[in-house]
Amino acid sequence: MDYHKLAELLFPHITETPADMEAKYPPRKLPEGAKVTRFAPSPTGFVHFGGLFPSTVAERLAHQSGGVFYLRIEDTDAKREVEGAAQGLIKTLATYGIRFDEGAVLDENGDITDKGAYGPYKQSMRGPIYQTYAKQLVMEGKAYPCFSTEEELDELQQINKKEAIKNTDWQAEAEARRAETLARRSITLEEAEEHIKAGHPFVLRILANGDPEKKTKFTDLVRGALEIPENDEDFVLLKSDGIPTYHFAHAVDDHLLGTSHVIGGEEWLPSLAKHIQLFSYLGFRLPKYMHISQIMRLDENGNKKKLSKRDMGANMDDYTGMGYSPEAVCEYVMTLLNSNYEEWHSKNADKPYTDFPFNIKKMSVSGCLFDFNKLGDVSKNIISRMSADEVYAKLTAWAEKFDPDFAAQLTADPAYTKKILAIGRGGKKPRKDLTTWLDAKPYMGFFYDPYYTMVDGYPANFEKEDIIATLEKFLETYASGDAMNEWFDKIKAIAESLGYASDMKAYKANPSAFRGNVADISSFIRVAVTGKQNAPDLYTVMQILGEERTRVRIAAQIADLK
RNA sequence: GGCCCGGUGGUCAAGCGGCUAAGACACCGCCCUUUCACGGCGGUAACACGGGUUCGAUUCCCGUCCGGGUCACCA
Repeated sequence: MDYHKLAELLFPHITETPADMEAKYPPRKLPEGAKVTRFAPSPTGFVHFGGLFPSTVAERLAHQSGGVFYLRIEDTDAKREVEGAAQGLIKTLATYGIRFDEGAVLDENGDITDKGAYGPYKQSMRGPIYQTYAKQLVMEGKAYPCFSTEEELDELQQINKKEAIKNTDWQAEAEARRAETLARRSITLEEAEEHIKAGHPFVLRILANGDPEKKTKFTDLVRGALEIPENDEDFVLLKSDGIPTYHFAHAVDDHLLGTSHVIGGEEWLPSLAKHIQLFSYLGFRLPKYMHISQIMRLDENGNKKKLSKRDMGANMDDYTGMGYSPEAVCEYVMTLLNSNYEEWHSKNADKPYTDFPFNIKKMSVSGCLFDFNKLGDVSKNIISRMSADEVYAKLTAWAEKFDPDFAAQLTADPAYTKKILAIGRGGKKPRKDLTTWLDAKPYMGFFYDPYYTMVDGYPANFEKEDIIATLEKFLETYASGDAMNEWFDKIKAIAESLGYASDMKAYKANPSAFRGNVADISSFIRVAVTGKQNAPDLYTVMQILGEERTRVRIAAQIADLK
């Protein structure tokens, strides 16, 4: 077989050589130890939690080492591409603090454009580059054309499709594949010429020379020593539209763009054999690989499953709607990614997570379950550490988007809202009332008249009359100028006058001697003023609400109860 | 089914041949407290199983079992 002739036949339009490409994409000049990483999503939808994971690692590793982190759009599958997905991806990533030094970026019109010297960063625009290397492989007898149509292939592979897999005769299937491969490889130059003349499309396949019985030793940066069987599958390099498959694009691009560390989910592990072979065929140095464990969820049978598109928490765009701030999500990701993050964080509470020395060695090799409890805890702590001003800014920004009505209330009187948000905040041990922004309305809504309603109702074991009597007495003595002690002394006095214990110890010693205790009295007033049994410190609540509104609410309650 | 990767409490996890097997979240109890929360104290709960190697295995090796991934002109 005259491989040169075949190569010319297949790629007549390619006149450049790999050497020309190397000249266009010279090695990067970076300091020793600087890592070059990338995030390479295919624009088929939203950013998935399982995608934020590796991209966070990639971003940290690059920026922590003074390297380069770039975004490459893997739009090699036109069929699956979703309009506007790439733009969405970039925006979402940005909200999670994933910033790229280079690659596909948004211009002022929101369109995708290139930034950096190694572009284009959209693979669909790099066709000739891949074809240059493809031509080279053909010339070296390492790749060959396959003119089978997709339909023929489908038929042949039907037994290999997922559903059929379980019930197949594996022996026979394997033999069929082998025979098929042999038949494909036996194509002659003359046959190829005829096909080309007839205008038949073709895919380019690698001529695999591996023996799966033989294993290659391989070191994965997170998983350690691995044994990879050699590849014997003639997988597709170029699709019939001349665009590469992931495997080929990965080899060419990561070589040309100087990627030092390839970071991906462990679902990529099985295709490593292909990549090792391809890099070797191409004469490229293999980058370092890290395969990150996947995020799982529990299915209805209690089994772990990879967190997929439909699952709660999968779409990164959902978190803001659920009231989680990006910081919380990022920090949660860090706790999953590096087991010693939490320890570091407790010692460096005031520092951003980007100051944390991210360590590959501390990454887990076993997959983990997504845990909303933990995310909630992280989120709660973050919010508790914020100043009232900060909470105000973030909460109102959130509400403007997701609850405009609430936002209008919050911003009508900023000083008032900030007073509310300042409750229990700022000390060494701040209150942790808000897990997400979604909690804000139920927690503090009663401060705003439109949201003031009876959510809880009064304690069940008291009569209406008890409550009315308490409220009436309270109105008689209440004065908003009272200091906290005076205010509470008055409540105690009411308790006593009505036959309730003002002293909790006395009450506990002999409960039957009293109608109730001062806590009950407080709770009547609390419910009347806030509509809820759980609220921040009542005295403070009244101070913020002001005497007039406090009185109006209590009076209304009395009228209501009567 | 082949191949690959995993397996410490409910969850995330320290551990790297010798420990009463950390910690965090969740859960439970007590204390503090005019409610709730916060906080403090305490508690329940784990090395999948069977063989080796070793004076000694959670730790090293093998097997079993279990879980996950993957087997496209998708990435």
